[in-house]
Amino acid sequence: MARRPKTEGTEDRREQIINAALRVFARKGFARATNKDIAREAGITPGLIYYYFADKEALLQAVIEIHSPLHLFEQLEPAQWDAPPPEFLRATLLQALDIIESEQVFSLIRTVLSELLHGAETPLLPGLFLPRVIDVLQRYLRLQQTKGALRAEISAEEAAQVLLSAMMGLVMRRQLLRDASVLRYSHEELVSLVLKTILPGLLPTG
Amino acid sequence: MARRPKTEGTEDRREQIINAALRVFARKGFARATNKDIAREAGITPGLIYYYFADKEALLQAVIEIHSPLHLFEQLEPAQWDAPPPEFLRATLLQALDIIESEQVFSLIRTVLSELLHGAETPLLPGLFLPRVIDVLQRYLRLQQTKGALRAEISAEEAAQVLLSAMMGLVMRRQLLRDASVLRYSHEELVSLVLKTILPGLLPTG
DNA sequence: TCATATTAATTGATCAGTCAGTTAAATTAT
DNA sequence: ATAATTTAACTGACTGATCAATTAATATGA
Repeated sequence: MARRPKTEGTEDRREQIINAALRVFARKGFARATNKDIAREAGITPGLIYYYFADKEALLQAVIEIHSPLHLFEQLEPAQWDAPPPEFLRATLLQALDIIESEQVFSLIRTVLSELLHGAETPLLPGLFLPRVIDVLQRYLRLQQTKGALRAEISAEEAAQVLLSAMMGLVMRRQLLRDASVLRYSHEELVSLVLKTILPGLLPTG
Repeated sequence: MARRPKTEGTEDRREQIINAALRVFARKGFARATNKDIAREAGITPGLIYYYFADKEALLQAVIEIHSPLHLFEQLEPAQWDAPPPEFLRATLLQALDIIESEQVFSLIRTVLSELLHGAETPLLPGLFLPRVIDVLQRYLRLQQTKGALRAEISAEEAAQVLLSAMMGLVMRRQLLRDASVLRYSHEELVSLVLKTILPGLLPTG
């Protein structure tokens, strides 16, 4: 086989390799994924990888770049800033949860996480979008405090930190530990769980 | 050099290798840690590892077995079951946090986590002690509900899940993502943060 | 002396990365 | 149109490095 036709609609080789690499990386981790694995998954031969990428590291960078979920979090800016806390928080947390636990995003997290664990100074992918979510939550909480819809005594920053950490803890227990006691919930139920426990402390007493 | 004297107080070779392996595994991950690394760290030659362990996998198992923090969590059974919620929860969560973030325990978690991420069916180490903590929290919450010290409407199980998930999320953000906005807190402050946000929702309205 | 502990040298497997050579598509010349 | 030429895409065998694991030789303490 040689040069393939420039058929439209077909993904190009580069993308094809990147997508195959994403799957293999997610399955076996970057260190354990061999070029042979990736080539087999992509339906090509190992040598071709080096036609499109300088080395394995560059392939990883390309995978991260292409599949970065950052743009997904750009959409997080919620429409209803003036919705009451229960509605707003339910919608926002659910949206964030759907994004993070999507196949696309979590495959990537799996890959980066092993690197992250051991001294790699890969741009801390999750470190990029967590602040984004924190920021949205925090701004909303502050806004609602001025409106009197949330208790003034609590710190908006701290409440946002705890809300997000709780969600993140749940995701980790599901995706990393496969904790059955948490896997049994749907996304909606998870958000309810968190809000049922945390919201009452945030709302004005009444 | 050959056989070393049986001096008391000195750790024996087996332990010495296990401890060196723990450090190297934590630093580089199991897959990337070479026997040469481990041997250098232990001050021996690579071949000797195979005098004490069948293979690298067996060494990992030994590391896990020896450094398993399970016994630490056995001590978690708290003394003051009748302490009021703020005190009890503060003390218990702080204790759990101290254990998990100890050098010894988290090195091990780092090591197992990379394996866990990619299809290894290593006995899910963290899956062993999380239920333990959940259980303690849940039993306490229920007890205090019967005493009227906690709201009856909330679910003890769900509250325990959220409390633990919040703590776990914070630990992950600190240890995996090195999130500065969370690293700046001391253990005491982290527990305060969580309780300040979550407790008010659990206590009877007053 | 003799079982035990340790080393140094070695083996075979595997892997990332290279490269000379092949093929089909694209381009140009006729 | 179509043959000739060029070029981009691709292959697969190879290389050197590295690694886990083995083993023969050897040193040491009992």
